[in-house]
Amino acid sequence: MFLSMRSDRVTQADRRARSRNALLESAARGLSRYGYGNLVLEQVATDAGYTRGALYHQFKDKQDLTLAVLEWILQTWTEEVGVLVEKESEPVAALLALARGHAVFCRRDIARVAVALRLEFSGQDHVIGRAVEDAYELLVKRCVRLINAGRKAGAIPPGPPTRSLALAFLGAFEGAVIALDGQAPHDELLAARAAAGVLGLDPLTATRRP
Amino acid sequence: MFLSMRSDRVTQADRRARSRNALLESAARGLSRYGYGNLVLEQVATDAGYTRGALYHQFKDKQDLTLAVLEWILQTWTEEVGVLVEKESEPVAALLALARGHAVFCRRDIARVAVALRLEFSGQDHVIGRAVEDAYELLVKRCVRLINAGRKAGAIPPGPPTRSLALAFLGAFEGAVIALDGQAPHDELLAARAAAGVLGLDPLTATRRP
DNA sequence: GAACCTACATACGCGTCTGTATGTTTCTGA
DNA sequence: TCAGAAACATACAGACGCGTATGTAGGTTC
Repeated sequence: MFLSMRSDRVTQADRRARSRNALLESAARGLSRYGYGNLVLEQVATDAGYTRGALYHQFKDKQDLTLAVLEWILQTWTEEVGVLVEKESEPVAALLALARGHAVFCRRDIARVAVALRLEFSGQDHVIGRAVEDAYELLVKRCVRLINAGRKAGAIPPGPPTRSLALAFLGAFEGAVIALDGQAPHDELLAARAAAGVLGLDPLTATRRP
Repeated sequence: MFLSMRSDRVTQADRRARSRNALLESAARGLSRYGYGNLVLEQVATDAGYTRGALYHQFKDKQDLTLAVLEWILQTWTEEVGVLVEKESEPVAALLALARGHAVFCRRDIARVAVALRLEFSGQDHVIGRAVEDAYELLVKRCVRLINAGRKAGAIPPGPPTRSLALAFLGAFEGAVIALDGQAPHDELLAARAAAGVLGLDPLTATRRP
């Protein structure tokens, strides 16, 4: 019993979780850089310090691995960015917090996974494409609600349909963040400015921190 | 002589040009939808009404075809969007014309070729990646000059480094345009708003047409 | 410590896609 | 009108990457 607790002897569950995490992280990097089609599982495994055997022991196939990466990323996004949005009571403040938080979140090298997958599978009837679209749709709906609330409160001027506005809102700051590629600290400010601009708000006053 | 001019008998040069165009267009659609890695030449040829034999007769290989598509798109972009920018004398007006023009340009299904290739090859030492980056760099430089001019004239407020601003500027309206996916007429307005926001201009006054 | 289970490695079959080599049709020019 | 060239189709070879089958080392349970 004591022997089995020695630090160099790890439990099976720990061992499994450790390699799973390493594989997920490696796969996320790979997906972010090369996309799904160009992702080579041999490379993913090697980068994580394993072989393809370990990968296929933990994941059913390439698709299963990708879905796991997606789920993993969405969860961390919710934990890190979602909570920032929740904290804000004003709709406009929440939307700008979303843009800022996303910029900070994307400073890691896994930033482009969602965008890459969405571009690669958009308009196709594919499991992965649907998974990304579904997650994205939730985000769009959330923005639609916030924008509607902001308009009702008079904080956001009338204009294009709410859904179009939400799509452009997300696309704009996402595009800015990817283009800046983690250039702190400007990424945060410029993402917020892009977001404010789409919403029809004066970017300089909207992004002035209290 | 007369017989050779009959409408159902086309000259070899015409024939060549016609099939080349068909192949280029088909390849552009494919690249836009699936990216380089997932592009299947058999599909490209079939969509254009040919076989891979015709394709390999006109283009050296997949890479050559892709570079030709890129060149073709850049040229039409210059003809359709570039001229709009040239016409404006004020830097800010030129930048907003760029955003608007790009939105209109991207209503076609070849919109995402450049973005897809840039995402797929960014950070890699690949001929295609360099070609896209080089073209993009020219555009960035152009924006840098316009932004500098705008700042000198007092039309654009000071802030982040010009290059960062230019990158975010391009990324923001490009992202918005892709997200809207050709939803006329909102794409044009919202692209301009995103662009104005990044530059620090009030989007409502900046996008008010004269 | 013996039997069992789990984590991981190695080896191979198979399909897919690219590029080339060779055959067939269509046009051109003397 | 016919020989040659260009456009295009078909057939084949090689590479690559996925998934699976099988072997081995390390951990767990009794």
